[in-house]
Amino acid sequence: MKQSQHVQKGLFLRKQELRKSIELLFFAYRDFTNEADIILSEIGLGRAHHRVIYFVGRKPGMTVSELLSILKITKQSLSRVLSHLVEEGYIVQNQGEKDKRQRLLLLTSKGTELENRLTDVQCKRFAKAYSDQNADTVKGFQDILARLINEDDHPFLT
Amino acid sequence: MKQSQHVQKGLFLRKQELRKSIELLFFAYRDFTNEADIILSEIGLGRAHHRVIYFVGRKPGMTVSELLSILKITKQSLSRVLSHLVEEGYIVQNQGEKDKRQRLLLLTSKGTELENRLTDVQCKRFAKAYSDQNADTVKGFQDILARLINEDDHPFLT
DNA sequence: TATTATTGGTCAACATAGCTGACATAAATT
DNA sequence: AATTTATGTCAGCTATGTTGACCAATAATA
Repeated sequence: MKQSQHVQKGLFLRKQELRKSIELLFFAYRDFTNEADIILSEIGLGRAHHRVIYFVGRKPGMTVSELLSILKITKQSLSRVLSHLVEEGYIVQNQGEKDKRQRLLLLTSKGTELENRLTDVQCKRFAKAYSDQNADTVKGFQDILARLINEDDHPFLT
Repeated sequence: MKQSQHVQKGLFLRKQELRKSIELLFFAYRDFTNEADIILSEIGLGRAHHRVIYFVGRKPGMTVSELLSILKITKQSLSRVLSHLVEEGYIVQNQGEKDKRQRLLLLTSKGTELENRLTDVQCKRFAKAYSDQNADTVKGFQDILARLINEDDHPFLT
């Protein structure tokens, strides 16, 4: 076997490995989100509502523009979802004290309850995937995920 | 500090860790898919078209029902996307030899070219995320992703 | 052979969740 | 006083998922 063929084979194997990663991420994300999607659909909500509830739950009192820059969607898209969540009593909007233009977003008890329920099923899936893995492996997993993310998005992760 | 508070704190930290994982996966998936989405939008295609092209490229000659069971969408949804790809010359459908009902799916050279381009950018992102990580860490990463996936979907991963 | 099941497709209608563009209001900043 | 910022709204478009009904060709089976 010629040297060039060795190299070729090496590249092929690597490519196979990388394609496998693409597929794993596709299936993992789909199945990961599916459980929550089912719960949401039962109460007439979708994944877009989930994202809002999740991030507001993570940082109560966050502003609309903050949420927009995390979700990276247009305000028109967010508006539809957010209005619905307010109408249905999952979220309240309080006027900002320092800057009265701001509408600070907060979960109601109904919103918190839903957020807990959804976060729980997703946490459980991760807990199951992490079980029997040592701390370094989990750390390595999170590192690699973090390195798949654009630099610009890292601020939201702390 | 009471014993119950120790436990409480332990659970809290664990929950924080799991929430971080949820967020990492959300951002990683979004940024990972975004690059390909941009290329696709320039030629009037979407993520749904990408999935079809990717999986047909992975297994040339696959049947429609096989693709349906991988993508887990309805045949009506697939039909729209697939018809478009055939019309635009990315994919051809050959009648099965053994079972003449089957339409075996194949990429044309135009389809292969696009598939390569899209897979390349995604492979590069993984290659970058994997760089400076040892083989065990990468293996651990893939293991955990695999464990996030439903058992039923594992057959497609081999 | 006659019946049933499978593979694949089509038409129609609908929902969700993204998008653009234009415009409005209140509050903060210069 | 003029401008910028934070937020919201109306209208319409697009992509991609859904359901339900129905059809044709072919394969498998009673």
